[in-house]
Amino acid sequence: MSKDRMPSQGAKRILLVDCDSFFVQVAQLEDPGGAGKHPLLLVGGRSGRGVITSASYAVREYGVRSGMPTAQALKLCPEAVVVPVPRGAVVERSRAVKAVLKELSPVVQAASVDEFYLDLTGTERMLRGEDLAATADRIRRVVRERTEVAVSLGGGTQRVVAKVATRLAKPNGVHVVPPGDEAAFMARFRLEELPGIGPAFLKQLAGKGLSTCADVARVERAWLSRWFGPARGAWLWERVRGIDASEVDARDRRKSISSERTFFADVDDDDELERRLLELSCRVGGQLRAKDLRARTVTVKIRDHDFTTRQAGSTQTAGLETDRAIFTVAASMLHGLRHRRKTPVRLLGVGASNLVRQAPAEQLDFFGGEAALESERDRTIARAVDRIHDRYGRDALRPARVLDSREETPPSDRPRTSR
DNA sequence: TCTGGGGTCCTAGGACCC
DNA sequence: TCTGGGGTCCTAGGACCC
Repeated sequence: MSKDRMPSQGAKRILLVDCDSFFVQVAQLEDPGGAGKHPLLLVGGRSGRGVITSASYAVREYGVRSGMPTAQALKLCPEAVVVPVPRGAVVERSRAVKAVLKELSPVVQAASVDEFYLDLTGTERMLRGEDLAATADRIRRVVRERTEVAVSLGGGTQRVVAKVATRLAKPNGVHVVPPGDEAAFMARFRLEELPGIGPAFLKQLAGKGLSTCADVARVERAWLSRWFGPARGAWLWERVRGIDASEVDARDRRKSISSERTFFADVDDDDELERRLLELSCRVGGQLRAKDLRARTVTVKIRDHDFTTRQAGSTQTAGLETDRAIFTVAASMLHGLRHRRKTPVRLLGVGASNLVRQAPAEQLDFFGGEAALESERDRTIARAVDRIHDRYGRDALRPARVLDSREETPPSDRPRTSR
């Protein structure tokens, strides 16, 4: 018996719902008289250093891709119009799409703001034998009617198959791979079309003379393991055959929250960096509190002017949620990074991970460990400030701490936290 | 034409504990 | 005094995705 064929008996029924050029669509839906009138539309690319977040299908004809610097995109398609990312509207529309999908499928997992996996396994009887392609097309129509958002659906017995099938469905269409056809279906794709294969792995594969899924399918598993390592080799062997054991998991568990900014011009001044760090810490803290989470680990990311990216993090015994505590840890990380290399900074970021729901280990403070970075009083104040921001806007109350301390202490006298 | 911002997952070395 | 192996956590970096 061959492992290449999956038994169709009891096979899963998975769909991937993918919103067509989502940011472009939302921009056009939100501004029908403006962005909506431009078929050659680009979204993103604020400031002189931006990249394209999303390009309309018409602009893609010119070779424009998302992630491309805006300047390059405009060179390829000078008539294109660039509009900013409609952040809030994107989140709203995404929620609306998800809400509709939840009515149509027992299991819905948001893979990103514009991608949702559905697991319809076990719905055959309820849907009276409607085949998966028909279900997919019905979902496409209902989502369009209820949210105005055009989506494409790929389907199959495995997540990776549904994902790759979506390519053939776009735009505004459906492509479902029948059970048993997975390996044959995958064989027609180039390796760069497989999710999980990026530029680095692609180069390695090319080094072995492999450029398509069919190429890889002809190589024995043992050789793939030898060339690319046991984990990567096994992964590749399975994927080119359309085998993917990962489940569609509806539980939404956020693992990290972060905020980063690329400066309009590089920043080399430590006080300026610290001020920007405080702003970022506040954004992260606000999101943590809004979700009732605390972060045990705070990370600072720096991208130097030459694009060297460095990171430093620190883990506490207790989770943090106040801007002040997050900033305190972040500032110490920033000083360490700047101490190691002091050169103009292009990007600064603050990350929170190791997220916990409730406060554990508060009592550890009694054992004479380090002084607590945040007290219950700090948290109460932070939440009160959040309420003021909610009611009167962000500008009603802003931190003055960095400016104050800068006036008190000249930069050269400032104590440095070393590593 | 220089390269956004939000994430996830993997690897590898070292510390520490049993 | 020297010698194990396994498990877990932390840290830094990198690949990748939308």
